[in-house]
Amino acid sequence: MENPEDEPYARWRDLPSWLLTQTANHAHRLVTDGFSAVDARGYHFRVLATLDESGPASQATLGRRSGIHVSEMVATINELAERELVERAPDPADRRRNVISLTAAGERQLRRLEKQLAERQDELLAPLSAAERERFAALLTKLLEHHDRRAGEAS
Amino acid sequence: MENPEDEPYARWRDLPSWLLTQTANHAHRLVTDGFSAVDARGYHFRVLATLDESGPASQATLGRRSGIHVSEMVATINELAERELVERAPDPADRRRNVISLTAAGERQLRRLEKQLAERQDELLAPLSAAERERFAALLTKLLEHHDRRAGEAS
DNA sequence: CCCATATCAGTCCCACTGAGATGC
DNA sequence: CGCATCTCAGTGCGACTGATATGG
Repeated sequence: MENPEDEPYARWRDLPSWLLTQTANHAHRLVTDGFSAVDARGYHFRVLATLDESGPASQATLGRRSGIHVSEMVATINELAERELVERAPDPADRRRNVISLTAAGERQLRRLEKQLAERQDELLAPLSAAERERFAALLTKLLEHHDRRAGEAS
Repeated sequence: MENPEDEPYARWRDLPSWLLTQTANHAHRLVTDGFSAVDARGYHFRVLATLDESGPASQATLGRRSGIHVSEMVATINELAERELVERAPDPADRRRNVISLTAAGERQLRRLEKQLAERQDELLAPLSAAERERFAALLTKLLEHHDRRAGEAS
């Protein structure tokens, strides 16, 4: 070893963007692990939840509602259909479209995913008090709304 | 359009993990854009800053100090060497090693990256007051330390 | 004709795994 | 011998770009 103290304090560890992205990595890992414990990933949850919330829809509409890029929807629906969690049927009224709908197994899977999600939120926020959690969510919401608005205007 | 109101309020948009990862995505995009404006990426900054801070080192040591996986270092150093921002020289004392050191051009590039970084932090935190920024950083630090510690123990 | 839909083939960043060659 | 170092190939997630075929 050239230097006894590897991994000292690097300058960038105080940057808000670093704190934010690193903490988000932990959060992402927690949630991803929770999902994969029931053989799923983030996009699965978002599609299933959207179907449960707004009912059957075409892949394009589903993409808009869930914020998933259309070209990602293809693979996601493939994976869900393969597991028989959704059904893909041609739309007789518009032959370009597939109508995607939730199956009973899909609803059960959604419950499992929601349970995982709830548990992982708690794990994520473990070191914070209830008041701190609220402040944290409020600050993030403020930032997110600001940047979502900016990104929306640009497009 | 099957439904006039696409993109309504999805359930998951209030989850701390969602707020956190989405906000982090914005932060990441801001910083990445800043870096790519000077033909760089995140790993470039981390390596250059580490070299500036702790001096020349082998790729393995550099990896430990900057938190970059050893196998990532190869490509990163290739890119930096190609731009003549670092120099890669065999270590006469240990022929397994390459000693990486910062060039004058590398130092100049580091200044540019730091400038970008500072600007982007400001853009990221724009909607927050100075007091809010401090609370935000404190909350993130608390969470990050908690989860870093947990991850460290596991390994 | 223009536009929407679905599909397929790629790219990029970051993080990581595994295997091999070389040298200590 | 076991271990460290460097390299290369490949995986995975999420986000995205571009091209193509088909239908409204």
